[in-house]
Amino acid sequence: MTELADKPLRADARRNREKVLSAARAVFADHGVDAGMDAVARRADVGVGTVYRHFPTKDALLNALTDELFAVIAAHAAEMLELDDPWEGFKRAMWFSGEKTAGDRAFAEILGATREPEECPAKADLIATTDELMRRAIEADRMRPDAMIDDIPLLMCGIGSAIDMPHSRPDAWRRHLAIVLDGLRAEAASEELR
Amino acid sequence: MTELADKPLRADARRNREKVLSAARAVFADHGVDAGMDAVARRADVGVGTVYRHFPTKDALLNALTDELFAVIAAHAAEMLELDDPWEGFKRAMWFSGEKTAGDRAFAEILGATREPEECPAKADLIATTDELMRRAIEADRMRPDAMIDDIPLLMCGIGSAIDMPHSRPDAWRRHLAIVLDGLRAEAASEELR
Amino acid sequence: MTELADKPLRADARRNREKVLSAARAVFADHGVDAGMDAVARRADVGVGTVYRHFPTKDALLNALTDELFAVIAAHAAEMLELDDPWEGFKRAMWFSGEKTAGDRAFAEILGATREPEECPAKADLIATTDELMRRAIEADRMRPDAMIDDIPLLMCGIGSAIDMPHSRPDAWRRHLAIVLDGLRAEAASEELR
Amino acid sequence: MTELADKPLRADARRNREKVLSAARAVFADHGVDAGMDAVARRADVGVGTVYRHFPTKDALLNALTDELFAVIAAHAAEMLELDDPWEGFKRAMWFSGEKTAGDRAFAEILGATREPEECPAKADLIATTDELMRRAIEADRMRPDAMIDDIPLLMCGIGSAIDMPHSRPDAWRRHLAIVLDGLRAEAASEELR
DNA sequence: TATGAATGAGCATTCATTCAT
DNA sequence: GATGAATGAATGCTCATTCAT
Repeated sequence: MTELADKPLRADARRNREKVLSAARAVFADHGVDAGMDAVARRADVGVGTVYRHFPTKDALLNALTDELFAVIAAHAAEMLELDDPWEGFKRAMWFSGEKTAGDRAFAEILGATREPEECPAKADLIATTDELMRRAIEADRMRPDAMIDDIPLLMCGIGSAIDMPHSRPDAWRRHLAIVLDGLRAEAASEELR
Repeated sequence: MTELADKPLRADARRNREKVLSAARAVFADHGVDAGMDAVARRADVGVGTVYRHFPTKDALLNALTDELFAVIAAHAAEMLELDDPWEGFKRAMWFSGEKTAGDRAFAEILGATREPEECPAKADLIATTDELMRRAIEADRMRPDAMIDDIPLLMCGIGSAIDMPHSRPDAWRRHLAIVLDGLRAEAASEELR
Repeated sequence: MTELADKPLRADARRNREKVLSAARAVFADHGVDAGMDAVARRADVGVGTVYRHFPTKDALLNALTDELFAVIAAHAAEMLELDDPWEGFKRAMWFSGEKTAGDRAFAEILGATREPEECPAKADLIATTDELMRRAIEADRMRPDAMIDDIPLLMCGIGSAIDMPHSRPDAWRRHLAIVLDGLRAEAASEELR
Repeated sequence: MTELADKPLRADARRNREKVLSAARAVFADHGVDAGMDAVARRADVGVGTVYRHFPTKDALLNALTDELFAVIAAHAAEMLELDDPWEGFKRAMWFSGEKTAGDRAFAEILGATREPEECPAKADLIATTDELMRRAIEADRMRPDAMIDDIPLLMCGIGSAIDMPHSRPDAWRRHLAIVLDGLRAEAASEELR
């Protein structure tokens, strides 16, 4: 009950939680969100029950996984906020984000799915940070003024989809990102909405 | 024996085939490819057996659905080949394609999935036509010379993903396409791959 | 109603009935009783409806098929009744029966199934004739006196089963019949029931 | 780690496995191999999932069932190898085998089906043992020299078929076996193959 | 009357989740 | 707490039979 009393137990539990998370990351990254909970448990060398002790539903596990990645990306994006050149900061944030997304099938599949902010706090962070990066870049006349935070998820979805297209080149997502970034430059804006 | 001779029997069947196709389109567009065949049948007001009579497997139904849309898009793209301005032709083809993709969740989900060309003949057509449109636009110095046909599916995936993001604006995909098109212009190329 | 009034129509119908029967014979003989009615119809180059017009259920078709074979065998057995040597007559009836059974998977599968005599009139005939052949052979002291008509179906089942055992020799059923016939001779009886 | 360590968990599972096996035995014995897995589960008072946990496919369940019976028969046959009188040993093995076969419809149906030896190890055993019993009986001039192991399955099939013939006497299979055994004696051989 | 499209119960199998040990 | 066995609704698909044309 006291903080001290259950610390020892938590040490074990925390280790298990990590084992589950990293197994889940591997399994879902490889096989997509349709992979089964049993596969996760097996990979974690743990019973399914243990998986469920830490994450009440598959969705919760997926959320945790996703948010973890969001957290990494958000942290990097926050660092980019320190750069003097806001456009450079935005670009680097995008390249980093792409790198993470492209290697994780489940993350790519989930990216777009709407989840409540309280389930994905890091996602909210990332959105806020990216928004700020964009605002600054626009202010500095480096990004087209009509660019919006909503444009980013679509870009990321394209990047994530590259995983499912085995016939296309491995650098497909890099080409895509380069094109979008060029399209986001201040001087690029010319296409009118239809 | 004549064309007319076997129409009578098929009149009903054809109507049912259409019913199935349009129910499938609705169901899969709404709920994605994981929707069940029973749901399709129910929506078509038809027994499951009927669905299976027209399409031997779920995959075949999905293929038919997809290819149908590919065919529409490919036909439009072929018309765009007639235009004098190759860049304009390419752009219009993309806008049309986006319009079709944005409303169909299943189509968006399937877009990337590799399927044998013989199962999706229209897809092959579309690829060939789009390739030609791009080749001409590049030749006319209107499109960046490093653009490739492989870039298009990623773009389309982003557009399709807009369906799964109910909180974002309805014109999200339009903004995305505009950005990508601007990024594809001849004068836009400046981002280097990392 | 009169014989003459519906003969013309029956000519067509009878031809169709024959087509169905022979298709069914081929299909069931090849693939066993689990073959589908559609397969029969396709082989007969006829719609399923036509099959059902002539035979109200799959079971009825199977009955007809079986009974037809029973009729052939029964006719032959009846001829054997003419022979002077009753044991020889019985033996020949069995060899003939084996020959027919061994080539027809469905017949073999069905042989044992109890069917109402009115559904299989020829079976009743065959039983009666075989019974008589056995009675005479016993009376002539050529067959063991405790032999019964009930022993025959079990023998036939063994013969029919040879079809499903691809690894065994093609003459397996012949060896089996020879053994049983030797076991049925008057002088063979020595094994007591347990 | 030790044998005892994992017994506790398995106590329940093993009981369930037995429940499933015996339910399956009952259901398949009664209704043949076409009985459904749901029926097995219902009879075992267990969810279908449990049946599948223990046996990955219906085929595996059938194999287990069959092989279990083969094992019992094979064990008995091995004992018969100890007898001084090889013919008596063979006979007893057959009577035992008949007793087991006659009560199990599924076993009878499956008997002939070719299965990979690794799926049915006991079947291979039984074949080897029976072969040896026959070899010895022939060597001792008690069995006809042309008898082969391949003759046995046909005999067993006949015995198994007795289940499907409710109108015939309950001792039908016993009569059949007696006849075949008499036909297998050394002094019986006289029928020539046709 | 012949046709073959339509029907829908039924089957083997999977998998997120619960719970006895 | 951890385990993994148990659960059962759901899924894709088949096939005997019916019925509109």
